[in-house]
Amino acid sequence: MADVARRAGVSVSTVSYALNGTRPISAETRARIEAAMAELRYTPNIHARRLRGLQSKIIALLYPGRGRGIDISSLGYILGASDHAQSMDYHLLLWTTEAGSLASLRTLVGQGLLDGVLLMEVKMDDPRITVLTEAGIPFAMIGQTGRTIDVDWVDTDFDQCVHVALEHLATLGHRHVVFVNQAAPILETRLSFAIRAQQAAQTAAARMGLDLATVACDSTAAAGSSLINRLLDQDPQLTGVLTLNEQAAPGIMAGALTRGLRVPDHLSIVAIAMSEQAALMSAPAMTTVSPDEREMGRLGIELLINRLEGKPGAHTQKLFEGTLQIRGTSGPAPTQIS
Amino acid sequence: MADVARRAGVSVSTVSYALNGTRPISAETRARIEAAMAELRYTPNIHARRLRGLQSKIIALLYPGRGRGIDISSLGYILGASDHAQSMDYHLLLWTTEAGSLASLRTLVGQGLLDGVLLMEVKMDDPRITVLTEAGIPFAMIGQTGRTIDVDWVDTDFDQCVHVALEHLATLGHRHVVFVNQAAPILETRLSFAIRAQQAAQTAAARMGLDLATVACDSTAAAGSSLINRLLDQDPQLTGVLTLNEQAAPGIMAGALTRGLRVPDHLSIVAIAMSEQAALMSAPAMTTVSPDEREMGRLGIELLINRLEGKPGAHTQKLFEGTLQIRGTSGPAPTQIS
DNA sequence: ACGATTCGACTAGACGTTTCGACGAAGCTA
DNA sequence: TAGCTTCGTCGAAACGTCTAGTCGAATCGT
Repeated sequence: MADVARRAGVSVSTVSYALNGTRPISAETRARIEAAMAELRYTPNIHARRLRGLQSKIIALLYPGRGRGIDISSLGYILGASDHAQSMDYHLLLWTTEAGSLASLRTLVGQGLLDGVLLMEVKMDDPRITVLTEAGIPFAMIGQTGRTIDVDWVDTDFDQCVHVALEHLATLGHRHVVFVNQAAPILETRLSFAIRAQQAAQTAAARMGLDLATVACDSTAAAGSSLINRLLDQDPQLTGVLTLNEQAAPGIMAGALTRGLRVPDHLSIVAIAMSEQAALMSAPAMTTVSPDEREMGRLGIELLINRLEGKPGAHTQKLFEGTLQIRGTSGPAPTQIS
Repeated sequence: MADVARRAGVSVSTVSYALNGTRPISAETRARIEAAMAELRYTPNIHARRLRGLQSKIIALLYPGRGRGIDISSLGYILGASDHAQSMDYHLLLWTTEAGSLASLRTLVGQGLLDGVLLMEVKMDDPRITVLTEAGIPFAMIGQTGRTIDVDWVDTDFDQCVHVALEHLATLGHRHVVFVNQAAPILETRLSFAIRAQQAAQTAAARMGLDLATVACDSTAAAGSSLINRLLDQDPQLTGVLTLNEQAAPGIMAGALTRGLRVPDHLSIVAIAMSEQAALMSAPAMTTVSPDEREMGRLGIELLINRLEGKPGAHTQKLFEGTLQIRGTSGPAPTQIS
């Protein structure tokens, strides 16, 4: 910056004012400064900026979801968030450390590196929130906690998604349906979306008079396959599956197949919150009820940035409805059990 | 830091020395300082550190591969890189801006924010390398350029992968095989791995005396489906598919199915560099020849960090071999065309 | 017992920005 | 023309850390 100032024949402070428009600068001086900046390929140093108390333009995305393997739908959030952050001139730090290590989170925010934080994989009672609040760092969430707190968040409308999915199955004549959730250890951590979806499923099923069992399942195709075999042994009348488990879903289909059951002739499968890309990887393609993950990630960043830039107003909370995509895994319930 | 010093009854410099071990500190003083740091929950400020000329411990991961949609195998690199960076106490910045915008890359590295850069989606002649070299910032690559340059990189051994895959098909009796590559616009950008794999396929096929056509395909299931129909119209003797296109692969399978062809009875499909997770999403699961993406990402970061921390020695280059996973999409070539 | 050595701690810049206070030169009012 | 703004610019302090240069006190050899 000193070089630029020298070259333009002004002081460093003038360059700074020209850069930020903090004080008026004559057009002629400004032109000289800009020319000098271009010639020297000058870029302001972020560290010095932030050291002086300004924004670092760095946001951390907390994505601890490694226990579950990789969800393609999570990737949708990540890329949506990343794209929007970039277009708003923010940097996105991808932080994949496990949610449990609060000490390292405290270190991260204590470093003063970040302007704000976007949380993913929110738990019903998420201790990270305490850490962030104590540190006084702004944050927003993709997902919500159990108690409604005054924070910006976006979340999938599980009540609506589950309702639409079950209604689709009910309309097709299915009466015995199972809800295949995430793995048991995951549920024990009270991962918000899994708990929420399960509650929604039970409520909706009761209202519709469906016979709905709920069951946990590891996030692998193998687990899905053995699970569906066990379930069909238990309840031969089972004709419908509702699942929140992106990775077990193909296994469920494969498991039915090995039993001689065809999808969707004998067994219908509907996935909620499964990304389109994952849905199209199976044959037949999966019927889903899913929100737009990219858009959710985008809005999460937008809400956070609004907060960072001091836009006034109350905290924003938005539920995203899912749209029913009828693909190849759902069909009329068989009239006779084969 | 001043607070810590005051509380421990020493000067700030002494705290700094204790923190970095730059100069000897008496055990007793050190204990007092550490106690004070713990009580005050002190974390050093990264910006001030870097401003003084030290490392910021921030690495950018350049992942511009958005044109192709999302590859699950790319996600493997990203998570492998992220995990290792975190375990080495580095921050990972996810940079998804398109590869073409060199100006914004120049700005990124000019900000002085980064210690180093890890490149993904390397092109045969990648202009980003010039930018990074000019900026004098250390970098490593996942993938290699056309000309061998003196840089740290990790890459898939496409010669080996393609060889193993084609040999598998040849052993099963397939003679007419098609290589389904990435989309044409992608090939035009001379994306390194696509070019490299195609060359490898042609060489290996010639050596084995296989009839191998090569064809580009958009990264969607629909494109894969219509493509395989067209190909089978053209060459009814076609019985084997080798593909580098993770997203088109399920479409190829579905397309064959709609023609009344069963996989693998009538048509065999082998995917290279497809992630295990993607392979398990289709039914039957996909036969693949793939390297360990997580490990590649991990090593990419390791090489970069070695460079950053001034470990001497020549640049390291490592090719990762793929292992053949025979799953459900490859089988003996039909003796009679049905 | 005295000078040399070592050990432990301190003082004072420096890194690259932003911003407060000041100041000269105009332009205005009366 | 004297006094007031307004405009454009400058000098200097501050942000939090690291480190070169010092310096007193303790230890050691002779």
